[in-house]
Amino acid sequence: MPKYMEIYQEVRRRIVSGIYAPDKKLPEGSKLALEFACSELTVAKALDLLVREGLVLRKRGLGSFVKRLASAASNSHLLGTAERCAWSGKTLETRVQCFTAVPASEDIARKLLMPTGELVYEINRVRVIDGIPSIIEYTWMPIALIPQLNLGHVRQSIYRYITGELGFTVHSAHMNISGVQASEQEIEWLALSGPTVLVQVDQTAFLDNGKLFEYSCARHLWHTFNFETDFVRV
Amino acid sequence: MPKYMEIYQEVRRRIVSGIYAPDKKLPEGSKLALEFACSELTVAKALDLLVREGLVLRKRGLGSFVKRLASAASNSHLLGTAERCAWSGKTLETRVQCFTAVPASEDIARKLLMPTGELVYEINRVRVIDGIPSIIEYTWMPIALIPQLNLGHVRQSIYRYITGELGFTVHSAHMNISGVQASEQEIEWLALSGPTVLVQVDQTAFLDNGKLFEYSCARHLWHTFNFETDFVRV
DNA sequence: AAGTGGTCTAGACCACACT
DNA sequence: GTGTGGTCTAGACCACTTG
Repeated sequence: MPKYMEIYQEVRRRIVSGIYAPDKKLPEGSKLALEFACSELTVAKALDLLVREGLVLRKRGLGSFVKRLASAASNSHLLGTAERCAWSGKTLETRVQCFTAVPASEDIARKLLMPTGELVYEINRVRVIDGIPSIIEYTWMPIALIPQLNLGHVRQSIYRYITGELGFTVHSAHMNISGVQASEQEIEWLALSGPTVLVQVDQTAFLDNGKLFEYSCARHLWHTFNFETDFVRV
Repeated sequence: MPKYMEIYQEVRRRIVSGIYAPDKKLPEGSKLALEFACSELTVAKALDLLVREGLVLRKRGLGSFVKRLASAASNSHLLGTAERCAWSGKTLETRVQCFTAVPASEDIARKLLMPTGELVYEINRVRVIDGIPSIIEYTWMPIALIPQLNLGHVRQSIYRYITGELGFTVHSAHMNISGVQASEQEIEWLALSGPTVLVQVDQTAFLDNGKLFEYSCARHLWHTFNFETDFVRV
């Protein structure tokens, strides 16, 4: 692990544990460089991570300050539903409605930046969180990129298979949040009493090898949906 | 403007203009350093911005590659509604329903990290976009931080007043997206035909001096709401 | 004037992917 | 082995804030 990452984690630990309190000044770059036996630039690189996370503010001529205590798990948006549930202590049950391999339609091929007609997994799942059917996930992934996916993985966590057994890392995701009217099928799957609106999270995701490996469309119950994030000017 | 920012903008321009095409390799760090007459570290800093924006992928041992052409305006989430409309060529009309100064309630004070009872602006506005009442915005800001705000500013753009006339910069924002049921009042203001769900964007925003200057709650029509963003592992 | 962060350099060494 | 990006250093200079 790079040194700047260790410094980042240690300073972050001190912030969340209250050693560095909100609105208080952090030690100067030179002090931290001395403590961690590194150059000031390495310290700056570590603190920049905290700035981007929304925890720290650096003011030229003044010093570095703790902005606030809590922070959204800043990379939680690159996790799958199963990991997010585990992380927040929620129970998850998955109902697989569809798990097949089909030639990519023109629409799906365009989303996945791949040739039309190549095989993709088509997966539809209902996610039951804390006993409530909360999310319907439609997922498409090129078979060529994710070999040997089976029903067991789909029932549990596809992300866990990809990051664990295949050894990949999810590098990035592009997402789009909007509102949609629930279809008849979705009303049934979510056991809704009638027509309603769902919150749709449309997403394409990339592996660290640069391949676009997933297009997914997740439709959430509006009253359990929550999406938290930070934006920091760079 | 720092050199790495110029390099960032120039390389970005070349990507969006197609000079560097998707999936193609960018010139190596050493080549770019030579072209821009700077050190490789400065080039790396520039390319890191593009990586974080989701436009570029750097692979150790291989090179840097263009990931995709288009990108969400990556900092558009730090703009106000008026700027976003202007940027995307939409017309905006604003109906100010409330513009007063009141002592901060316990709830608002907690959101704004300020003492209860200090004066805050309380502003309710309906935003009519392309002729459709689309957003209801409830905004609270400490008077002490944003002096001399008047009805003209509120009718146009508060952000424009803050960044233009006051000379501040919006440094960061923390936001939370969820679904809510529209109130009677909101049904009337948005001219809805009946009860429906709205998409709520809850936000606290910071100035570059580190002050929390705004808590706002924007409720959007679900069928016009759209929120686009990228997440990149750091 | 003194202290702080921001930028930049030149060079070193390492990790990784290809040949 | 060669070439690529990733990390790190020591030091320089600048911009900004406060005294």
